[in-house]
Amino acid sequence: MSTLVIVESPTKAKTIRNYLPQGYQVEASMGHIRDLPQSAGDIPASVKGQEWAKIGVNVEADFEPLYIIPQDKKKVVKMLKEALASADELVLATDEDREGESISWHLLQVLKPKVPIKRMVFHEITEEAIQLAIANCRTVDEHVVRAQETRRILDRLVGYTLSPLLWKKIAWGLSAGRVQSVAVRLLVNKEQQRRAFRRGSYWDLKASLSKDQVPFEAKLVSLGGTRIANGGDFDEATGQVIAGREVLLLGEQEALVLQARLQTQPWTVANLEERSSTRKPSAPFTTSTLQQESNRKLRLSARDTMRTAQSLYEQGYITYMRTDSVNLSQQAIAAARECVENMYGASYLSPQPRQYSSKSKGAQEAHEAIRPAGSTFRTPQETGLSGRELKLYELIWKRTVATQMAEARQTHVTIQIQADDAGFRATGKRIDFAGFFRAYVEGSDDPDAAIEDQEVVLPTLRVGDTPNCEALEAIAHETQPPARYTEASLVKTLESEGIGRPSTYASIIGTIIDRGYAQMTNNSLVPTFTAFAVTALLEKHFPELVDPRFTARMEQTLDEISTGEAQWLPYLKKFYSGEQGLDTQVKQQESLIDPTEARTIELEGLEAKIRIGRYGAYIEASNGEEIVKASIPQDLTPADLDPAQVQLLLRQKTEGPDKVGFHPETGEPIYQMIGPYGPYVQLVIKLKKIPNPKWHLCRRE
DNA sequence: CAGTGAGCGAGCTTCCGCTTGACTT
Repeated sequence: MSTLVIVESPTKAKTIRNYLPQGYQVEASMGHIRDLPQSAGDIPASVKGQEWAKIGVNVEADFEPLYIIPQDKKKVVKMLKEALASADELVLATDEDREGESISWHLLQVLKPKVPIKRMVFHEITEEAIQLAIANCRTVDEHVVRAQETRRILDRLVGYTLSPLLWKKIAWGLSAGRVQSVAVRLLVNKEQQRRAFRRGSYWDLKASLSKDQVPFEAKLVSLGGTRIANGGDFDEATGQVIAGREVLLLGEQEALVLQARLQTQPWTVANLEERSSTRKPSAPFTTSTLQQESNRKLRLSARDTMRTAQSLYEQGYITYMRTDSVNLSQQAIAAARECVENMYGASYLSPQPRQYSSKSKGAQEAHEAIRPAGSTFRTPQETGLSGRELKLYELIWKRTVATQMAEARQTHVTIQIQADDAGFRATGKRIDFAGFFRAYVEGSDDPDAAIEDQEVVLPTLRVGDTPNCEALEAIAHETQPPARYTEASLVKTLESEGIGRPSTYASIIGTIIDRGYAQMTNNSLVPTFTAFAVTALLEKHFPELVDPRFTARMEQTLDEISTGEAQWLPYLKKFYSGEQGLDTQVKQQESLIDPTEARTIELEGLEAKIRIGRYGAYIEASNGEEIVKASIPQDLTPADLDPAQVQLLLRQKTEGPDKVGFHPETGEPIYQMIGPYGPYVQLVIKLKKIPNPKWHLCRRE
């Protein structure tokens, strides 16, 4: 009697093998074993000529999908067939989520087993959980399989009808999709906000005070009872104070006059306020939060984070790294609590074991949260790891241990200080009990917010006290445009909208960079001219598809299909073939969209037109009577293109190069040029005995 | 590499989500 058990991951297979009796053979499918054909080369000759074959879904025959076994999966399928040949029973133990259910179904379709079949599910890899799961098998859930198939087909329909439209209207090789196009749109919209942003400036005063030799700082907040304007009072679109705000805007002059006047005044404590609060530790890591923290704290990209986590997983240091669940097993909670007690003492334990519940949209929770593996956690020092692996393990270990630690208790102190008619405020923070702060403080994209976690000590003060003023400075401030997305903040936004899955967050960023939709500059994602053109087309002609809520609505229908409340075929028919369906839309828009217009980008604050050409973006401007075209260097993005930059590029095109200096020895002029690959310097050397001067090129970084 | 941006038309590009190695740089 022998049983073949199929799981998705080989590492999982190795572990489970130890928990099953003799006669059980455990093998891995390595994810999906069948898929729609990806490119023309994958389409079988039998259907190659058909119109629908290009998208791999027969849209005229009830959306019948054309499944093939990809080249890199043929070995796996062969191995599984051989293993099945000598088995008397097949157990499908793929993950318990939509994709996992589908993998089981595809395995049945491909392997065509003649032996009894069982579907086994588990969420923890412990001997107990595995034994329990094998004793409580079910069958493959066809409804869930249909939900996955619907998702797969819908994504194919969107991607493989919109992308060709972009090739025709904008540029070769572009792509659109339910997930990537929303991500690109987020980047573009943020950049548009930044372009439309108008800086506001204001001044205030900072007092350096002291009491009993303890220094502290206070900021001017009011004058004669009127609040002083700060950054939040400005309208981002105008750079002016929002109309109707009863605030006093200080300019440089007013600030300096006030500074001089207050310098000689006595300073008196007018009011004291204390407010205490508690903070709970963050939930244990999911893929998304791990990528965010690793990007913020370790400066690792999503891809590097996943590569490192995969290695830790394969070596048995952590649990599975692609998960949307914040659930910790009983075993994990016990291990974390033991760590807390050993390292920080019992007073740092949370009174009750703390369990988190998922709040992200569409979480499928087939796995545990990401945590140190095993029933006792190895401390980072005990692992013998080094480099990135050590740092990432340490991050995971600390975050997990912190979940079972006591809340932190802190007191915020606010002190009002009066100097003549000017009101100042000093704020302090006292940590009364560090609790989980001892192990872990969550990082932030905003450096100011990170500072907020520090303790700020104020001297002991009472109302009526008169601290000394050591210095009084007038300080200029400027409002800041909204920050660009980083990998961390993009992943966070996508996850909160339910867009993308743990296995895809890292590759979404890879895709939009590969397609030339964004560049990574100083850890920020900066959208390109192409991204602007593509987003403008999609927003104008396919607004529902680039609505961030599209995925959430789709997910709701998929959930209904999973439970049998909704039918998959009518949903797809309405989406694709209906009167307002995608197919009709694309065909209609195709005749309406003018390619030249689609390749032209409107940028806030720019008169010149930007066009996407075959070799990159270029400026097209009318200079009197003739039309001037000037290439935009590849590393320049819409973010860099202000009117001055446009003028520079156009002038260099029409008037020739700028002279930047002379060669120190020969005295020859050196020119600053801007080519499609960026700025470079050109030096003219006239050689004797050669009638025509030669152009010598030198590259400069 | 230091220019280009039209139009002709062959065949091609492309999606999202599940999982590792086998490749090259």
